[in-house]
Amino acid sequence: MATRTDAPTRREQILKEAARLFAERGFHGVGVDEIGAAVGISGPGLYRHFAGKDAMLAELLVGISGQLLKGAKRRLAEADGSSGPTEVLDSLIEGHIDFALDDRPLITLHDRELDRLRDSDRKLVRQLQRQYVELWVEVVRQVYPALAEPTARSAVHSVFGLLNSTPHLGRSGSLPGRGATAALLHRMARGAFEAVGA
Amino acid sequence: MATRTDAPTRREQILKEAARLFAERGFHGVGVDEIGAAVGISGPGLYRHFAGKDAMLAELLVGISGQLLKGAKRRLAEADGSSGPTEVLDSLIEGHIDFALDDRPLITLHDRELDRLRDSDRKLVRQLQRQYVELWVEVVRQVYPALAEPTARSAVHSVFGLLNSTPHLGRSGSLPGRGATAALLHRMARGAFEAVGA
DNA sequence: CAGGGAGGTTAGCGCTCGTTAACCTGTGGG
DNA sequence: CCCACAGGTTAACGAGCGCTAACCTCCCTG
Repeated sequence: MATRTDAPTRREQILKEAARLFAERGFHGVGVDEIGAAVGISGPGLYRHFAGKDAMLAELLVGISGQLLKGAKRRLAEADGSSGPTEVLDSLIEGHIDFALDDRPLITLHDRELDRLRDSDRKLVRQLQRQYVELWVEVVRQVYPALAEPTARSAVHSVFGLLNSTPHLGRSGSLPGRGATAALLHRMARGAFEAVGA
Repeated sequence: MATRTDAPTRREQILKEAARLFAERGFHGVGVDEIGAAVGISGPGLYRHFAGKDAMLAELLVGISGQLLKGAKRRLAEADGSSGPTEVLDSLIEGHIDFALDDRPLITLHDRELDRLRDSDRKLVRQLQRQYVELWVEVVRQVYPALAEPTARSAVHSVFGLLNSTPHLGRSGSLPGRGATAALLHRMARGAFEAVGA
């Protein structure tokens, strides 16, 4: 697994807190002083680690998109040959759910603050997102060959909406436990695809 | 139907444009001068119609929540007795889809800028939202009696995520037409519920 | 032991933005 | 005819915020 046990670097602390604050109150609703305070330093000290507030957002969004895509590609490669498209789709769903449950702030940012990026960064993020979507679309059409491509794409976007609803599912208190929530989302996603593909 | 054929009042113009701009660039990302320009007047002229920028957002969010709840109650009352719970659920889904397709900017605002409201307004909106959710939960549990209440509530929130994904479905260009999109969303929503309720 | 860079600090500049003040203009009723 | 008011205008103020400047202090290395 190569999980990292190192202490998180200052940069990572900052990114994590910035993600949380941006998700809670929006990019423009958070000041640099607040981000600094969240990691124990104050205001302009952040500029030793980032070129500016925009750079933090950019790194967050590019990171999310890249991580999602990378994970999906890995799952696709792992399952290649050894299992059918249905298992691959299940694996994609599982990966997306893990992400939605573990990194709720990032999921929130993902489709909320994209317009605040510089043109080049926004294009990069959009490209990564599109690749991710197209990868899903291919797998979905293997499982449900009757689906036309535009329909499959719309269905994929809608299922993302479903899976990304985790920030609205109670403030992580009233949930029936992480495993149960993951299973619920998984069944609903499969059911949604099934309803349009069969 | 009592559809209104009057010309929209200035207040309504402002609210509509403000909703669009807030949805596009966020509450803090839009200046009052921009909102004014969008309706042909400039900057501070808005203060003849609203107490402030916050008041516009408040009126928008309270309006959305109230309208959604009102529509749902009406549909519930109309179908009472004359049809089974399945038809009521279909009617609720249909109403929510109409709203998501016709007022995309408002749907976007609905779960994005709630924290910017004054405490009293935010509590009001939250209360309206909760009533709306509980109304759905009751109907869902009538259709699928096997569902425990917390599970049903999570499922409802997730379906809202699915239905509210319309802003991500192409910029209203590549869709296969409004009717087809509505039908797609409807089938997926029903499939998602079916997958956890049966 | 010198010194230099990494990583902080506080002070403050400059710009943006919400809001207010003061003023103007058409229009409809007494 | 007048005048009050609805609905605009521009000027300007004040607060907040991103960012820079200038400085300080460890710690690590030659």
